[in-house]
Amino acid sequence: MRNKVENKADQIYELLKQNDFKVTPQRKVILNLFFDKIGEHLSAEEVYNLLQENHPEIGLATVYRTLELYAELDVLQKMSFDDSKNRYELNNNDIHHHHHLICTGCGKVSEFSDDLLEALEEQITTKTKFKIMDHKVKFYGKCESCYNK
Amino acid sequence: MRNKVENKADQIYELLKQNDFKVTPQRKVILNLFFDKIGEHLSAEEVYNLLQENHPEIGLATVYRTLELYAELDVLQKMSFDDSKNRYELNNNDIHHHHHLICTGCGKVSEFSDDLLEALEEQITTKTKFKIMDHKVKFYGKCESCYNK
DNA sequence: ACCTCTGCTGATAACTAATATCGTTTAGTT
DNA sequence: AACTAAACGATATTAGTTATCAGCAGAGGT
Ligand SMILES: [Mn+2]
Ligand SMILES: [Mn+2]
Ligand SMILES: [Zn+2]
Ligand SMILES: [Zn+2]
Repeated sequence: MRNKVENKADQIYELLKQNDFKVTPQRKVILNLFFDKIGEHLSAEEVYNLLQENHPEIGLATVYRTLELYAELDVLQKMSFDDSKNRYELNNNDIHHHHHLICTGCGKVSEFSDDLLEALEEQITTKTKFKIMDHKVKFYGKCESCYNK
Repeated sequence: MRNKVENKADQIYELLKQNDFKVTPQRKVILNLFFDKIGEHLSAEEVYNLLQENHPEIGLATVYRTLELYAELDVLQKMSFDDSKNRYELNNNDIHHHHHLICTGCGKVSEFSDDLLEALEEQITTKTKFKIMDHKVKFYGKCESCYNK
C-alpha cells in the first residue's frame, strides 16, 4: 500500500509522460521538494538554495525550467507578491485555489481557503462574453500583530 | 468655471503638497498623460515613449520615480499582467478598483466594474484576524474572439 | 530681486530575475 | 547495446528596475 504523497507524485509523473515530457531525476527531486514544503511560496532561487544540501548538481537554469514546466501543467501555482520575483506552490487541485492575504506591514502572507467568487463570476459570465477559467485574488491589509501597533 | 480634469489634477497637486512633495512640471505632465489615456494600462517604458513627442527632455528614471510616487499616493494603481513589467492606470477612487479579465489567448485585458467582493471580505473578516484594506482580482480565460476559434 | 537650501532631475552605471545559448548527457525507444 | 530527441549544467545575455551623483530649480527667507 502506497502512501498519499507517493501516489500523488506518481500521478504527476504520469502527467509528464502523457504530455511527452521525460521523467528526469531533477524533475522528481524538485516535485518532492514541494511536497515537503506545503504552505510555502518558494521562488526559483529559494528552491535552488534548498537543493544545495542534497542535490547540488542541479543547476539554476534547470530549476527555472522545471518550475515553469510544472506551472504550465498546473502542477504548481505561479504567483507574485509584488517583490518582483515569481513564487510557486503545489496546486491542490481539489477545487479552486485559495486566496492570499498579504500584510503590507511585515510582508507575511497568509491564506484563506473558501473560494466564494461564485456570485462575482456569475455576474461576469452574465454581463460579458468572457469565459472565465481561472482567477487570482490577493487581499492587502494588516495582519493581527501589525494591526495592533 | 474649471472642467473636471483640471479640478481633479488640482486635487492631486494639493495631495502632493500635503505630503511634502513638490509639484514639478514633470509630475504634472505625467499625471496629465494618464488623464488622456484612461482605460489603458501603461508600463514605464510606454509612458516614456509617449512623452517623446512633446516632452523628450523627461528622463526614463524620472518616469519610473514618478509612477512609483503616484502609486504610493494611490493616485495610480500599480498592476502586472504577468508580462514581467509593471503597469499603471489612473485610480478612480470612486469606490473600489475594477477587476481585470485577462485573455490567455491573445493577452487582451478587459475590465469589470462591479466589485462584489463584500461576501468574501466579510467571511475573511469574520474567520480571520486580517484587516483588509485593498484587493487585486484577476480573472484568466478567453475573450469572445479567442473563444470562438 | 537675490540667496539659500533641499528636493528633484537626467544620464548612466549597477543590479537582479529570468531567458537564451551551447556543448554534453541521458531517458525512452528500437 | 545503440540511437536520438529531449533535457541538462554552465554561463552569457536580456530586460526591467533601482542606485548613484553632479547639476538644476523653485519655495521660502532676507
Ligand atoms: Mn498559498
Ligand atoms: Mn484597468
Ligand atoms: Zn504583518
Ligand atoms: Zn483573446
